[in-house]
Amino acid sequence: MNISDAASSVDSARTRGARTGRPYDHSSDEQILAITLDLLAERDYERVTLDEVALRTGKPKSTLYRRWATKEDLVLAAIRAAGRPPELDELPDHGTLRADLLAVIDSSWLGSPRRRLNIFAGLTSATRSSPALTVVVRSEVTEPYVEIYRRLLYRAIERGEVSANFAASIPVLADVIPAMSTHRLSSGGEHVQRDFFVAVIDDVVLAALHLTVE
Amino acid sequence: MNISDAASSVDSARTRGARTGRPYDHSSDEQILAITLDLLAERDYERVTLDEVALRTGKPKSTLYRRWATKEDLVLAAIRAAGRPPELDELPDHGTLRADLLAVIDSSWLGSPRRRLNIFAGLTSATRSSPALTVVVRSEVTEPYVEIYRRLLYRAIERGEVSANFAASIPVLADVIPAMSTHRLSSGGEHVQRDFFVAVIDDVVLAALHLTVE
DNA sequence: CATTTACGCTACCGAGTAGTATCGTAAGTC
DNA sequence: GACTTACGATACTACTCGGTAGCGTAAATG
Repeated sequence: MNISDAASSVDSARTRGARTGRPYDHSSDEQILAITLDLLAERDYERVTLDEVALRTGKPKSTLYRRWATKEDLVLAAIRAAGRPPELDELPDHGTLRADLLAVIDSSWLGSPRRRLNIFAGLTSATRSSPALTVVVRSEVTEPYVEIYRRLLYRAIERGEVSANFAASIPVLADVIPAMSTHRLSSGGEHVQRDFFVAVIDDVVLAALHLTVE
Repeated sequence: MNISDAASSVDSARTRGARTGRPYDHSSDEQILAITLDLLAERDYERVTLDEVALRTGKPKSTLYRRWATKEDLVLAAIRAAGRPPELDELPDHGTLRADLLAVIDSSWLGSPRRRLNIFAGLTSATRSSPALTVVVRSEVTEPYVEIYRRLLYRAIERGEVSANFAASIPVLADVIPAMSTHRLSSGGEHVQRDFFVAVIDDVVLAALHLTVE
């Protein structure tokens, strides 16, 4: 199986266009994928077991394997079902970079800031296990998310809030918030609170752009 | 076994003060610990197997278990044997914060910058596996390392290079370099080169302190 | 009601890996 | 040389976990 269809379901009569027989139960798919994502928010990819998914969903493993060929497929599907991060178009211009950044942090993509962070942590651990997953996570989760920050930073330059002299630093600065928060989570174990994000924004990102918060 | 003696060797006649019999072969200890650390630089804690350590050292597993009661103990001992990060006293004052920071990055603690980074990555993954390891890694590896950055930053304020207005940001800024580099490594997969560290220092840390590199 | 397809259940397989047991042997001490 | 202790080699146990097999049943169609 190649990467492009890695999240597709197992071949079955349903995908072959049959019309009779017991119908495929799509509603339980959502539940399974949601619980898979829950688990991924709790632990590493490697510690997410199908036995546990089966237990929590109340579905037997055989049902899971009828829909997704491998654990990798299931997790991939769960990620995709969670939706992509918001696009720039959907991000209102709050007038200040600080407000823009906070809006991204406070967004409910992947549930909540904390859940999002936990999922990120669970996924980055998969980097060393599954090459296919690594690629997909990068292209569909990490990269689009960092892209938001990058574009918000450029937008701040465009509207004259930030000096264009800093344009070259933006690719690095766009990584600061994700890097600092995952690092805090994984090396600290402490809960990452909102004031931590605020400190990173004010004392690192905005300070590096020579913006001072009043 | 509690945490404080978690890295001690297995109880044996040697530790009971016996005087006869074949002597304990300390020299092979070093080799085993070094190879364990090598493995930890290559993969997660969980993927470091004692079978692999046995294979690479040429020692049977039984020998390993005669010296360290568990895998956790072995890894702990390997970390401790690697030595602690340099103390501030040992860090010469290069006159500029930039030079000081680069000196830390270029230091050979844990072998080389790249190896150090890989070991960090291998260890942080253990955070979710072993609570005891988490505590030790934090207190003996992560925290002393970040402490270096913290003190270099304060030193820059003391000698007047950096405005004292930034004192409050230093705890956050001290995390920037470790956070950015481990994030780069784990989420990217690309090799982290020296110019990346330079970019982080110049465009993030020094910029946030309103220092510009000539 | 016959047919078709998916589901629920349970038992199982196979690989990987932490940790154990045993037994003969090497390297010391008295 | 007797005794003591560690080492080398190998086999084994116990457990986890991804994935499979088989069988009876539920839910749809015609």
